[in-house]
Amino acid sequence: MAQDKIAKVALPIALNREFDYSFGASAKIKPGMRVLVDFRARKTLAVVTAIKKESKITNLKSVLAALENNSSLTSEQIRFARILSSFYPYNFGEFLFMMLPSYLKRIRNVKIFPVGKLPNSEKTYQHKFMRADTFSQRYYLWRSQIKEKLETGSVLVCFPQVSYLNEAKKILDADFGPKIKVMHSYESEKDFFTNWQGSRQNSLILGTRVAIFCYPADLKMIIVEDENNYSYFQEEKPFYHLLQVAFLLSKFKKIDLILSSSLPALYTYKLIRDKKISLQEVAQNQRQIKVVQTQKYLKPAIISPVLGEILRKNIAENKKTVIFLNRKGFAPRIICSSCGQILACEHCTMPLRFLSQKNNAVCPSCAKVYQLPKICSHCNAGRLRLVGIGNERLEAKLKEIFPQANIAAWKNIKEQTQIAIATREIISSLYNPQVFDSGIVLDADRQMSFFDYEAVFETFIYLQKISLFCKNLVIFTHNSKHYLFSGLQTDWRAFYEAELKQRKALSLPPFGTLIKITLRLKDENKLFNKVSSLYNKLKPKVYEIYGPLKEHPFKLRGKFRYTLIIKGKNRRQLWEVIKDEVLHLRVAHLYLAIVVK
DNA sequence: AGCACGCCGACT
DNA sequence: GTCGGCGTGCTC
Repeated sequence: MAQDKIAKVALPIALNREFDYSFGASAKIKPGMRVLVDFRARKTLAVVTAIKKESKITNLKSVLAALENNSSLTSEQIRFARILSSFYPYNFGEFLFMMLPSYLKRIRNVKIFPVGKLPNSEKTYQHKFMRADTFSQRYYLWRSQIKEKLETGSVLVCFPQVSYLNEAKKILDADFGPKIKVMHSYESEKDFFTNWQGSRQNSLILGTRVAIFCYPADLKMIIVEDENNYSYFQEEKPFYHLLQVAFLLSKFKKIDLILSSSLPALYTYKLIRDKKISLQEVAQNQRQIKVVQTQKYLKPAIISPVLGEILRKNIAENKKTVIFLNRKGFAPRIICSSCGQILACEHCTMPLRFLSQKNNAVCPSCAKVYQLPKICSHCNAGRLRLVGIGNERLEAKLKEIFPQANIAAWKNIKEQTQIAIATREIISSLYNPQVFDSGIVLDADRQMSFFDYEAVFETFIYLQKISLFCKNLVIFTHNSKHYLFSGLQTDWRAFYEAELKQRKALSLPPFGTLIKITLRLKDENKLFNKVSSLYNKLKPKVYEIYGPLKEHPFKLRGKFRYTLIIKGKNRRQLWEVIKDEVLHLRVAHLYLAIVVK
């Protein structure tokens, strides 16, 4: 008589435990398989993580059904999910279910194609950084390696954004057309699933950051294109950074990892400097960057005489100009001229932004749209004043001053456009180098003075990237002596060294670990009490802790937010110390966000 | 995570 | 009295 066997399963809930279910020995249930189980009197989707003969639990319920003929996850992926959950403060089950295409996260029967024989794993693997100004140049650096790896397995190329991926695909199609599979979250569930099935063996996968969790068993190499791009950080649970996951996966599978960009992320640079990864480089294109000292701090968008003169000259010589001002809409603030009230969002502590094209106001945080009253609804007397300069107002002002010129916002740009107005969004698109004769940056100061230790570095990357669009770049700043600007004039390494020196002095990443814990709750006082008590509990356990700090915006979508920042040397050790206090913090309607850098 | 259970203050 | 908010424990 056949004995029953036990399946250990993980469930798609934020619970750091697995559960045992029995099944008849004749049932074809294997690790990595999706099954249906009865959990708390509900039919629930579960993934089998192991098969065993015995369980400590008596009165086991039995597996209701297998939902597929072959396992959709490999045993290796199950092990990788465990590694991820030891590295990040999130549960094994959550990472495991991230590895499933959304189509498979529902209770449905599916046919899964079996995976054939896998290639032997390599004995050695390497991490490389490849630097060149443009995507085409970088592609030529790693193209032959894709070709080589595709002979025995699959290759994953990650892109920061779907638009970038689609542009790049046009170039890669010529070389690898039939082997290419695209995977990103903008696709329908069904399409993503179909592509995922097709990509499980011997494919060139082009994907956004989600694709790394759905990697095929025969993956031979990961390439991260534009590796310094900020979109690689996921700002939602589980707050991972694609580069970290790519490093973990490369070490786990012993496969090559190529990081590719116009300039390395700071963490990558430290690895290059410490000789942990190799550098291959194409010399930088010639470019001219000029820094202009301005008089009035934080008023960079006013068309100064210098700026007016540059534009007049460019128009006269029929040269193309792009102006960068990272502020959408017409005006960032709406103020009552009588009582001084600043119009703010109902759900966020955020001033409303006025949009002239739509003739309404919008909250920059939660995107709620408001129709504006004729007079101030606070004092019922004053008229509303539009304060500050956004892209729409800049465009209107320029059209006023240069009525003969062809001026357009970036999204309406045409062949004959002489002056384009752009935000930083364009740096995540694939571009043709030096399409503009002249580039002008109006709000470098605002970007580099954000309350964030990464602000200066991010601004440097931003300025370097936009300088690739233009034959020459002019930056207006109140702070022209800052090391950021001297760094733009010399070899890029000089700036990286200066930045590392600063980080080291303050033991900030990449020289230490930083854990940011954010608590969100509707009730402000209660939240403050909770965050304070957490602070007091953590304080004696750690060396450095700061807070509670108000997040910006303090109130977002109806919830107040406080943050604690904890600094330490060793990531895993620091997390072990604070883990219990943080994860056992269970308060009704309280939301936790934990970011580890 | 969700859901039940049980403790305690508020109120027709 | 009993309604309901919220901390606690449990799920194979």
